[in-house]
Amino acid sequence: MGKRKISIEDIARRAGVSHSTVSRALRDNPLISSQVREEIKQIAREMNYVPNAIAQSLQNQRTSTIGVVVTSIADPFFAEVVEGIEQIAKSAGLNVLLSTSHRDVEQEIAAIDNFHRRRVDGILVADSRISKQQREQVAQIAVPTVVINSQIEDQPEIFYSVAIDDRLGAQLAVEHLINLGHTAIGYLGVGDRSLSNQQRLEGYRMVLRKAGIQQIPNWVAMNDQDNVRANDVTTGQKMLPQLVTAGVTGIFCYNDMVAVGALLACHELGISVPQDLSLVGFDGIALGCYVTPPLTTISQPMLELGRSAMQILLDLLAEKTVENRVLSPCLVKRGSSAPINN
Amino acid sequence: MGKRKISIEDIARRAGVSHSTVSRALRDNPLISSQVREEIKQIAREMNYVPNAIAQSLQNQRTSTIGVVVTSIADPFFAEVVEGIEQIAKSAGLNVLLSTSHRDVEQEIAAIDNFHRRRVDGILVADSRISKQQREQVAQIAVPTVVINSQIEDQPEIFYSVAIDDRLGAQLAVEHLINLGHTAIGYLGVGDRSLSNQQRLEGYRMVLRKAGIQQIPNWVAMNDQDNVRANDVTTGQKMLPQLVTAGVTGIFCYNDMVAVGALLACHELGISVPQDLSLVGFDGIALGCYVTPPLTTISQPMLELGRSAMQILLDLLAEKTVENRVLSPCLVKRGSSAPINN
DNA sequence: GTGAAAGCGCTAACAG
DNA sequence: CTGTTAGCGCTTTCAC
Repeated sequence: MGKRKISIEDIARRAGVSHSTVSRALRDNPLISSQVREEIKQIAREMNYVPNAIAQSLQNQRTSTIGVVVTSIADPFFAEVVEGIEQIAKSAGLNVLLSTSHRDVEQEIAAIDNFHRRRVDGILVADSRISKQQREQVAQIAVPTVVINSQIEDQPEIFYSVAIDDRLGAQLAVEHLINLGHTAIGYLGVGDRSLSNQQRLEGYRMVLRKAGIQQIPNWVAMNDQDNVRANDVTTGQKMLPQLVTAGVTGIFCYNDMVAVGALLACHELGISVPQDLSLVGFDGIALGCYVTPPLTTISQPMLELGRSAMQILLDLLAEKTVENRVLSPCLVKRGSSAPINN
Repeated sequence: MGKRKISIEDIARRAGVSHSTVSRALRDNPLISSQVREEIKQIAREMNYVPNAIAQSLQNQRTSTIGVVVTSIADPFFAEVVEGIEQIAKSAGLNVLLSTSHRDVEQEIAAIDNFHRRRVDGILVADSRISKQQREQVAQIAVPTVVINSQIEDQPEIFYSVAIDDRLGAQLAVEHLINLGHTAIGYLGVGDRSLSNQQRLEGYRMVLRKAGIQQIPNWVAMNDQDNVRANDVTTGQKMLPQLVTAGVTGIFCYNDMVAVGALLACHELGISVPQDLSLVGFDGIALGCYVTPPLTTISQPMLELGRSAMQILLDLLAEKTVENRVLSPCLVKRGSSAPINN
């Protein structure tokens, strides 16, 4: 059980050839006679040779590794996105280096810088919060980078991107509630200044305006003390009462976790969903099917989001021209929304 | 935006020193006068130098990377474990390379072999299914490896490990049901031959035996057609009816997802939980708090499982002596279990 | 077909 | 204190 692994030189010595011949043989270079090629491969096997990918990377200037930054792995949404990324990466022979940002730009930048030092072939970042100026802080001549659901306005100008259409999602949600006869419709958002939150709110406002429904400030609740984002379930739970007090009969929630929190609050307050109140979530995480009643939601193709981003990255690595993608969410009707109860 | 990144040689040329001086300066080697050290660092900054970790790794024989294999990232249990791993790894300056095995030994071995080629400093594998013989297939002189919740009997002999005490968990669950007055207690398991499933079943049997409760074969349901493991929620949903038919008043479920499936089936069949039937899960995933009624469960310290494993790996890397760990689960009483209804 | 030699970018032993 | 010289393990011209 010696410490140092064996190298092609060790094999070369044993086979009585030069190390370059071994290198060629192992990589099926046609210049080598099949005779010696097989012989060398056999010896390599006997010696339990394990090629050193680090040395290969240094020489080839490719690591066959991509870096992925997400806010948290434990978040079911990102877990699903990463699953999609990994599927495509694996089938392309690429490995995934994973980092978390916890919604903090500094940590996000640190992760990316680290990936640069490690010479990853490409980078994927979800929920990126890097602004134009910060873009320069980040090492120039960056490797191909694709952002997923960018959280900064002008980011598509500086990075390739794939994103969900938040306004469309909001529109589907609110129109669904309107179709059910609701007119007192609230928005239950989160406390950070993320783009998703803003755009879902805008979508909500736009639909109400178009439908000629009056907008009441109290119908929008956003736990924005400290401008920091707490646990989403807790947010939903805490903010629900004020919306109920304000008299809404339907609520569009920022995401499924917030909706679940709202649902829990309803259970505690004895509010029946959907009889007394209709709830619509966003994301389409599995969890939504398991609560009572199951959650009507705007479903994002999470796996597809990861897959698409990874595919764009692959195209970029193959030097193809690529286009940013905007994926459409869709309404999934379940038990938490129903016609208004007159 | 040239292609090749700048190296210490470029800096050396510009600073009029040798590349080794640059190397030393950048790494705060005390031999270098603080005068030139600052000067070199300044130049490096101006030139946007990004050290090449690949070259460093080749030289240092350390990659500062660990490989992690899980069955699936989208599984909330492993997502949490990986979160724990990443926390400790990050604070120790290590990066995480992530792979999935999908509960398949071949894929697990492939992932580990790949990690060996990439010369990771250590490996963590969750739910490992590698047997003693296969251990030899895997490249010898392996890097330090720690398994989390091993799924093969004699694995602790070949790998370091941290695991949950499945028998104890089962014991807590079944004793809880007995304390509530239940005597017709079922076990709802999964269809693969994993150790966890077997040990939870054994724990269940042991407690019943000790309590002098008669054991009815029909009280144990395990979706083992094809010996393959389907979606856990579906398993719970499908298998519940037979246990109910068999007359149980309490069920210990393999894990929370199975329990959630059982709960959904109860909703459909009009069985009230916990009035008609008590349900106990296993794992303690967040989801358990959100269903109606919230799930009584045997909670595993998932984050801690990841953290511990990573800590053991760090100790191994520091050449300390380490000991395998067995963590204890604990009972979390919630709404899905109640005294038997006479 | 195969070998010799250079070099990927860095660290470290050895001289001065 | 700093420069010279070897490698780390591999791929890849360029000769033969």
